[in-house]
Amino acid sequence: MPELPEVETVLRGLRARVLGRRLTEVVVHNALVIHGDAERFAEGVAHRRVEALRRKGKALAIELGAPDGDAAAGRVIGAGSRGTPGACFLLVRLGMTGQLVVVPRAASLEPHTHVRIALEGGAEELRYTDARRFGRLRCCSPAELDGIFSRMGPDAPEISEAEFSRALRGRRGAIKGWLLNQQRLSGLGNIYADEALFAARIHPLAQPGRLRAPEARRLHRAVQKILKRAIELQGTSFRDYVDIEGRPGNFAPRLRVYQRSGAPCRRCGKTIRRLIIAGRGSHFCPGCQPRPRSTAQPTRKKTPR
DNA sequence: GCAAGCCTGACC
DNA sequence: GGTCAGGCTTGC
Repeated sequence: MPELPEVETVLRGLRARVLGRRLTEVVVHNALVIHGDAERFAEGVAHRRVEALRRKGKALAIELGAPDGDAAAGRVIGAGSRGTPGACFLLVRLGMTGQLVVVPRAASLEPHTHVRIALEGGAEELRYTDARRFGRLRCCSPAELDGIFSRMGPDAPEISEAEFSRALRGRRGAIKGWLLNQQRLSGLGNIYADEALFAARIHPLAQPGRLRAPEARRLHRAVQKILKRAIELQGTSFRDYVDIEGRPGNFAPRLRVYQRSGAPCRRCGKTIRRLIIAGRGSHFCPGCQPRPRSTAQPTRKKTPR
């Protein structure tokens, strides 16, 4: 599952392989993975050079320069309501099973290949594949990108301890849900949320607003440490994730609780348990992460109408 | 049946 | 406004 470390790994791969190159032909095989109109997307992205790469949380933005003169003239840019041909961004959200890979254009098409973008030089292309099609590609203006990024919470590796503690204040519900909420903190998904809570020895049902200062500090440190280590190891490949060269990540052997329910805790030997919190399987060690006196309220039952 | 990111909408 | 369930989706 691509979370922040996996997206950062993809970004670094793109920086090495795609930065500075022009995108030429764009082919959308499945419009479902395109946010908005697929034709506009293809026209908007084609014939532009990759100028920079940015990331916030799990969102990856490929900055594209103004389109080439010839191509722009041929495509009636600026006609009608179309925006002026300035810089734009190719925004990528990988969802659960989205992958960006750079391969020779002649390489056989893997199943679920939804978008192909040829790279200048003719020999290679960037491909977007996504079995579950939860991911989305989008062409957006700088203003739109600013809007999208500003609605997301601070990037998890960047947030200071003070800011982190302040953000927890007054929050109800379960800390697990809080960690997964991208409007509060961006970058954590189910894997690293569970791992960070284990490392900080905090029960996933603990209430954010009731964490004591040392607990908040431990959690902040755990989040930073785990993300940093996972980036160094190029992410976790639980099932699908690969980087742009098709290589899996190396963090999986370091997982302490995620998908280990029923197995003994590597720290204390107690059996790892699993609960559903915020709709997600949540793995924790009852020995290392004792249930606090006051936890989040159990989910209220929906009353039938 | 379960996995999970993200969006929408319901509920308080 | 905050919080959370539901739905999307395919492979194991």
